[in-house]
Parts: sequence; C-alpha cells; structure tokens
Amino acid sequence: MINIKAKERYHHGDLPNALIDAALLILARDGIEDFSLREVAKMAGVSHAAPYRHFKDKMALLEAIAIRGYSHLEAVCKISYERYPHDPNRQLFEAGMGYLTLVLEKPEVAHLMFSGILTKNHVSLPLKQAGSKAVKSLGWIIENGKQQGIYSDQKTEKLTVTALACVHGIAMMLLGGLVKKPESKQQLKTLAKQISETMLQGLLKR
Amino acid sequence: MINIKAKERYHHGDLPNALIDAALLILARDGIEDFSLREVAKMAGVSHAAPYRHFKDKMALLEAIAIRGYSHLEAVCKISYERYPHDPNRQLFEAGMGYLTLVLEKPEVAHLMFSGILTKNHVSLPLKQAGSKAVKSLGWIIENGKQQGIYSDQKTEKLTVTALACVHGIAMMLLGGLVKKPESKQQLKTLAKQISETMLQGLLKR
DNA sequence: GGGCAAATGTATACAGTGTCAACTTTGCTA
DNA sequence: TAGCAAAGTTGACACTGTATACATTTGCCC
Repeated sequence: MINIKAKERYHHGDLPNALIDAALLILARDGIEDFSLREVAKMAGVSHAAPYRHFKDKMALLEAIAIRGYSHLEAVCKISYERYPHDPNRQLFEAGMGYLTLVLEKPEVAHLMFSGILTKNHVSLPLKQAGSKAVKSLGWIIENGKQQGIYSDQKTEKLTVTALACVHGIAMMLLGGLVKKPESKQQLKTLAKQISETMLQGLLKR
Repeated sequence: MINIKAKERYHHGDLPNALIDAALLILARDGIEDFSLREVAKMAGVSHAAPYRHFKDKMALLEAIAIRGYSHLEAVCKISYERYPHDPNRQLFEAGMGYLTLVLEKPEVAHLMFSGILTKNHVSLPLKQAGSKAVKSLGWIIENGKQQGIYSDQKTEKLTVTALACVHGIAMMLLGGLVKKPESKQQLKTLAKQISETMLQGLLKR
C-alpha cells in the first residue's frame, strides 16, 4: 500500500504510482465518465498540472492502469496453468473465474481494458503487447489440453479465440448490465460452471 | 434521410431526430470520449441549450441512440428467424452476422450499448426493456432448435446465455482491438463460421 | 380571427475540465 | 559549491455540461 499523499515536501517521492493509486480510487468511486485528472492530482496532494511531468496526457495515465490489468490476467492464467498441470478443464475454469473476478471487483479497470477507448485513435505498443501476452497464456492452456488428448483437434488459435470470446462475452455482459451480477462467490461459481459446461460440450446434441 | 439542419425558421420542425442523427455522425467521427452536446447542437443549426428541451441531459440523448441499437438487434434476430424456419443453425449464424456487422459498422453505437456507461448509475426502464427484448428474440432461435431435436437438452436460458456470450465476446474483442478487424464481408464470414462451428461442437473431443 | 398559454429556441452565466507556457524549488553531479 | 535538469506550481485559455431568464412561435379555445 503506497502512501498516496506524501506532502510536507516539495517533491512527492513517487508521484507516478501515487497518481495511479489515486486514479484507481476515483475510477471506482465515479466511473470513467466523471474521471478528472485534476481530482487525481488533488487526491495525490499535488497541483493540477503536476501529472503532466509523468504522463503525456489523461489517456496515458489510464493506459498505464489498463496495462496493469492485462498483466494481472496473464498472471491468473499462468498460476492456474501451473496449479493444475494434469487437468486442463480445471485450468480453464480457474482462469475464467479469475477473469470474471477481475471484472466484478474492478469493473472500471475492465472497462478501460476492453471498451476500445484506449485503442480508438492509435494503439500504443506497450498496451498491445500486454494484451497479446495475456491471450497467449490462455492459448497454452488450450494447447496443453489438446496434447493431453482431451480437446478437439481444431486449430489451437481457433479454439482459443472461441473460448476467450465466451468468457470475455460473459464478462462484458456483466459489465454492461445485460446479465444480473452474482451477489456471492458461490453464485459466480455456479454461473461459471454453466458457461464452461456448455462451452465444453457445445450446443449440438452429442 | 432526415434533413439535419432545417434553418430559416425559429422552430426546427423535428429537432429530437435531427439531434440523434447529428449525434450519430459526430460519434462516428470523434468517438464517445470527445462527444460534445454543444457540437451536436451546432450541427443541427441550433443554440447550445436547445437540446435540453428534448433530452434531460447528455446521457439521455446517448441513451436514445442505444435503444435504437437494441431494436435493430432484435429485428435482426426476428428476420433471420423467419427467413430460415427449418434451419436453426442458419438462424443462429445469420443473427450472429447481423450482430457483428452492427459492431463493425457502428462501433460507437455498440460501445454505447454494451460498455455499461449508460447503466452505471441507474438503469432506465426503456433501455432495460429494449435490451431484454433483443435477448429474448435470440432465445426463440435456441428454443426452436431444441424443439427440432438439434440442440442439447440443457435449459434454454443456459444455452442462450452461452451462445450470446460467445458472439458478444467476439464482438467486444473486435471493438476493443483484441482481435484484428476483418477487412471484408468475406473475412468476417470466415471468422463467424469458425466461431459458430466451435460453439456448436464444443471444445471437447466428440 | 384574436388572444393566450404552452412549447420551443436563445442568451447569458457559472463552475469545472484538459492542456500549455512560464515560473520556482529541489536534488544531483561535475 | 555552481549550475543544471527534473519535478512541482501558478495562471491562462478554450471548451464543456447545465441552469436560469428571456424571446419567439405555434396551436387552441372563445
């Protein structure tokens, strides 16, 4: 836990991180629509123009937050991959749960990552890379499942995209209010189990 | 095609629709982040406060646009349902294509509909209803497929949510730049075919 | 038709925003 | 220790959403 406000001194000490932490608080409270750089600066105990010493503009600060989000997702996949090496279904399920948990606990961060706001004009390289790494780490899980003879022989990339689309879709529907948000970890688990079962089995009769 | 600017008279004639049309143009050009009510008013040839006679605030105008979007999706489902009454897979595919086409052709409208910006604080009833109707019309397709003995015996709602999640997920990934946008109708069709095949078959080996 | 209220559009004002340029303070290094 | 780059401040600008008071037009009732 960083001390956001570190006054008494002219120089803050670690303003970039303090700004990110303050931004996270404000995003959670107000949502992205009312997010203002000036208020971030105020919360960090610093003048309204100080952030420009560390971030090119408002979007650059938001981008830094999104990148952290992608790194988190990548880590989630890797951890579940290593934890259940002989159970691809479990790997997939846990990765999906991590995904959904992020969206439910930090909806504004998820919104930032996935809405396209940040990629509208130009896609920054670091952001792109962070995203790709997260997707790749999901690909490993699918590939592993194929090698263990559990998953279909279709191309890995094809399976990955579909699986990702599925969990991403649910996540976005939660975010957009198209699906009622689970009120407990248990409810979330039930929802995730339903989705993953249908995803594994397919819509067609077997 | 409505005549957006209808000057020469003090009263505009059909300002609400003119504002919506102007808003669509500006959204397409600038994206939602730089969307300003004042510019909408200017494009409609009207003073910057005039929109407040017809919309409670900026969000209400955006909401009207989102509602139109949901109605469009509902229509897409219904049309494809009626066009291929004996081919649920085709119904599903065409509905999905319509969905993806909307997202690709009017990304900002899709963003408005699905980002959660509009539902963040309070969900307006008309918006909620428009969304529900669209989802229900997809449910009919699945239900029809079950009755024809093609789709799995799992609960309709469960299948619907998963199918919707899948196409919605792809749509949002396109929107967010996580998947490269198809450059032609043909490429889009190929992508959609891949997804739907995997979705129908499931990840598991058969 | 004349008059009047409601609907619609305008003008003005205010607080808050992102961003820039010119300034000041600080800490490091030659 | 002198001086210079980094980090923070102040003030300004154009622009935003929105509220209020005012003006014009329209439709309706007598």
